[in-house]
Amino acid sequence: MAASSPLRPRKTPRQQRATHTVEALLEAAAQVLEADGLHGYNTNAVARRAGASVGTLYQYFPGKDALTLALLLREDRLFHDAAAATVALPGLQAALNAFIDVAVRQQLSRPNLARLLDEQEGRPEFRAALSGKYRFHELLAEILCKADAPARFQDAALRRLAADDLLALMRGMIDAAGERGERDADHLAQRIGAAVFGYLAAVPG
Amino acid sequence: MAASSPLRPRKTPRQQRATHTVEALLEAAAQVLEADGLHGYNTNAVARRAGASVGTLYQYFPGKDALTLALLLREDRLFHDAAAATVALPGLQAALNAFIDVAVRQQLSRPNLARLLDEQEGRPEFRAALSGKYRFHELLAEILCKADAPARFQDAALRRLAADDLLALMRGMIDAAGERGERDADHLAQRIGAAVFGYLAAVPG
Amino acid sequence: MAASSPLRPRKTPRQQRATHTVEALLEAAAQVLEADGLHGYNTNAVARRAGASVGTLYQYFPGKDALTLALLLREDRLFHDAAAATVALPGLQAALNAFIDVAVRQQLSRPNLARLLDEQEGRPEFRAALSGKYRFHELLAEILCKADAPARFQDAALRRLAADDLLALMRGMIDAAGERGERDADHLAQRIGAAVFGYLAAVPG
Amino acid sequence: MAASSPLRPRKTPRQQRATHTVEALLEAAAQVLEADGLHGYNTNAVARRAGASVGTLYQYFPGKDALTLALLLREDRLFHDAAAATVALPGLQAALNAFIDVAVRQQLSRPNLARLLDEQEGRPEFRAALSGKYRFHELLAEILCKADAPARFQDAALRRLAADDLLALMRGMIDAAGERGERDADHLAQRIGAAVFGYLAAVPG
DNA sequence: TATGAATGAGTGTTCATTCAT
DNA sequence: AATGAATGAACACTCATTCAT
Repeated sequence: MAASSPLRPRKTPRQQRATHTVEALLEAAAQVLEADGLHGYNTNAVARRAGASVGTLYQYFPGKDALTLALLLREDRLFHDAAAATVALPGLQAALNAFIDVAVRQQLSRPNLARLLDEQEGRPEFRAALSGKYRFHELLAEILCKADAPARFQDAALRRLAADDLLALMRGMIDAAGERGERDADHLAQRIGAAVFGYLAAVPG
Repeated sequence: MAASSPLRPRKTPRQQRATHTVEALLEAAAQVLEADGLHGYNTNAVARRAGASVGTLYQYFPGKDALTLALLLREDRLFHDAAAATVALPGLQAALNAFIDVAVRQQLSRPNLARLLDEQEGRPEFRAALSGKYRFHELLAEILCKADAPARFQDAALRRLAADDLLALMRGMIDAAGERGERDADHLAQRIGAAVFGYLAAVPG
Repeated sequence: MAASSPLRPRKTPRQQRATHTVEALLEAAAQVLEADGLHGYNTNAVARRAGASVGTLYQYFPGKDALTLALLLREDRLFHDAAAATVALPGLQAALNAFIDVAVRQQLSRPNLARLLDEQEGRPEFRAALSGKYRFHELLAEILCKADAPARFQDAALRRLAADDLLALMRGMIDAAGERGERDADHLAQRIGAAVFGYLAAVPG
Repeated sequence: MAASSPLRPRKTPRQQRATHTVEALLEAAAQVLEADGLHGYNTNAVARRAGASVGTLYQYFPGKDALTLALLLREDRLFHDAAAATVALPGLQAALNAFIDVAVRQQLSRPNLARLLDEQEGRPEFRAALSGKYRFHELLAEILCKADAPARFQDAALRRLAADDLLALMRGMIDAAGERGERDADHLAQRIGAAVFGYLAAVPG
C-alpha cells in the first residue's frame, strides 16, 4: 500500500516503534508551526523536536510537503470527527451551535497552527489531495437540511454555497480572534453564532 | 531624520524617475504574488518583472520585508481611501453595504494577492509597523456609531470588538470566494451583508 | 584467518541458505545495474530486489564496495572460465576467434552491466583486489604464444602490451555496440576480429 | 537566448568578469575530475577550486548535470576542431594517422578526465543533448570516403558502422593506456593505427 | 546612480551504514 | 540470523543580500 506520489506517506509503519515515530514527527511539526511559525518550520527542526533524525522523517514522508499534508489531514480529521457528532443533534440551532463550538475550541487550542494550516490548505499542491477528504461542507450542508432549517436550503446548490460561506466566515473570525489572543471560546462562539444565524435568516435565495 | 529601520523604505524618492521605479517595483511585487504566489515571490523575480535590477530594488527598500510591507501599505491605503468615503453615507445600512461593496471589489480584483497579503499582515514583524496605519476597524467603528445603529454599540469596547469580528468575517468570506474563483461581486456582497447585519442584530452586548 | 578488509566478503557462507542469499544479492545487484544504472544502484534497492533486508546484505558484505567487487569478480570469473577454454583450441586464429566470441556474448548479454562494471574496474579502490585475479591478459598472452603466432610475440613485454591493447579494443567496441543496441553477436565478433588480426599483423615490434 | 532546460546554461555571461568565471568553473570541474574522480566531483568542490562560490556556479548552470554537459561539450569541441583539420589531409592514411594522433594526444593529456567524460557521455540524460553535436563519426566517415579508401566504404551504412567501430576501438585503447599510465603518445598511436588499418582492410562488407 | 555578478548561510533530500528487536 | 527502523554526514540547490564596476 505504500505509494510513490510526492505527497503520499512513504510507507505504512509496521512496527510499534515506527508508529510512535510517525506520531512524534507529526506532533513535532505541529509544535514547531505553533511556536515558530512558517519561518522555523523546516525538516531538520521538526526531526530534532521529535527526537529523531532527518533521515527518519524521510523514511515516512517523501518530502516536506507530504509531512505538512499529513499534519493537515490529522488536524482535519480531529475536527471532522468532532464535528460529525454534532450533525445528529436535534434541531438546526442545537446542531449549528455545537458545530461552531467544536470549531472554535479546535482552532483556539493552537491558534497559530490552525491559521497556518488554513493558509496551507489554499496551496495548489494540496488542493487535489484534500478535495476528497473530510468535507466539512457536507457536514454543514447536512445540518442545513434539517426539518427546521429555512426551506430554501432544500436547494442543493444554495446549501452548498451557504456551507462554504459559513465555514469561511467561521474560519476568518476564529483565526482573527486567535491572532488577537482571545481565549474565551464561549464568547467567541456566541458572536460567530450571531453572524451564522443572521446569514441563514437573511441570505438571498 | 530619514530612518534606517529594516522595514522603512530606504529613501523617500524625490525625483520623478525614482518614484516611477518604486511604483514599478511595488506593482511587480503585486503581480508576482498574484501570479506565482509566495513560492515565486523573490527579490530577483520582482526586480526582473519591474524591469529593474536587484541592486535598484535594494536602493529603495532595505530588504524583502520592507518591500512586502510597502505593498501591504499600498493596498491598505487603496482600500482605506475607498472605504473612508463610505463612512459619510447616511444611515448605517447604506454605509455598511457600501463598505462591504468596496471590500469585495478590492479583494476580488486580485484574489490571490489579497489573500497572501492578509496572511502577511499577521506576521509579527509587521504588526508594529501596521498597527498605527489605516485602521479599518476605526472606519467600521465609526459606521457603527451612526444614529440608527443599535444602541449598545455606543460602548467603545463592544464597537471595537464588532469591527474586528466583521472585518475578519468579510475577509474570510471574500478570500474563500476568491479561492473558489467566484467573480460575481454583487452576489457575494449580498451574502456578506446577510452575515454582517445578522451579527449586528444578534451579537450579545 | 577470515579477514576484515572493507572489500573482502564478511564471512564465507557455509550453510546452503546463506550461499543462496549471497547469490540472490549478487544477482539483484546485477539486475539493478543493468536496469537502473549507477543512479539506481544503492544498497537498499539491491536488498529489496533480492528479497532480503539491508541488514542481511551487511551480514555478508562489509560495505557497498565489497558487494560491487564481488559482482565484478563473479562476472570476471564467468568470463574467465569461458575464455580459458578457448586457449586450448588449436591455432591462433581459432583460439582468438573463440575468445572474441566469448567476450562478445558475455558483454552483449547484459550490455549496461558490462559497461558499468568495466568502469568500476578502473576505480583505485578495486585495483589491488583485482590485480591478482582472473588475468584475461594472461589468457590472451598465452594465445599469442601459439606456434603460428607472429614470432615477435615471443617477447613477453610485447605480448603483454598486445594483450592489454586487444582487451581494451574489444571492450571499447563491445561496449559501444551494446550502447547502440546492437544484438547481432556474430557480426560484431567478425568486425572485432578484423581489428584484432589487423593489429597483430601490423603492430610494431 | 538564456534557456530553462535543466541542461542548458542558465545565462550567457555579458560582462567580461562573468566570462572569466564560467571559464574558471569549467576548468575547475575538469581539474576536480582529473584529480579526484567522480568521488570528489561535487558542486561545492568545483566552485571552491574555481575561486568562486556555489551560488555563482548556479548562476550559470542550472544544475550539476548542466555543468558536466558543458564540460563535455567543451572537451568535445576541442577534439572536434583539431580532428576536423585532419580530414582535409590528402590520402586516407595520412588523414587517419593524423586523426588518431589528435585523439591520442587529447585523451592522454588528462587521461582520467577523458575516461570519466567518456563514461558520462553514455548517460541517458545526455544522449539527446549530445546527439546533434560534434559528430566525430561524420569526420571519420568523411575520411573513409577518400579516393584511396576501400571501395566498399562508398556504402553509407557500412561507413557509419565503421566510423562507430573505429571511434570505440580508439577510445577503448586510449582510455586503457591512460589508466595504465602510458605517456608515449606516438607509440600508442602506432598501435592504434595497426588496429584501425587492419580493421579497414579486413572488415566484412 | 544603476547594474548584475558574486556571496554563502540555510534548507531539502539521499543513502551508506548501524543496531535494537 | 534476519529484520527494518534509525542515523547523520554529505551534497544539490536557493535566494536574500552585498558590492565592484
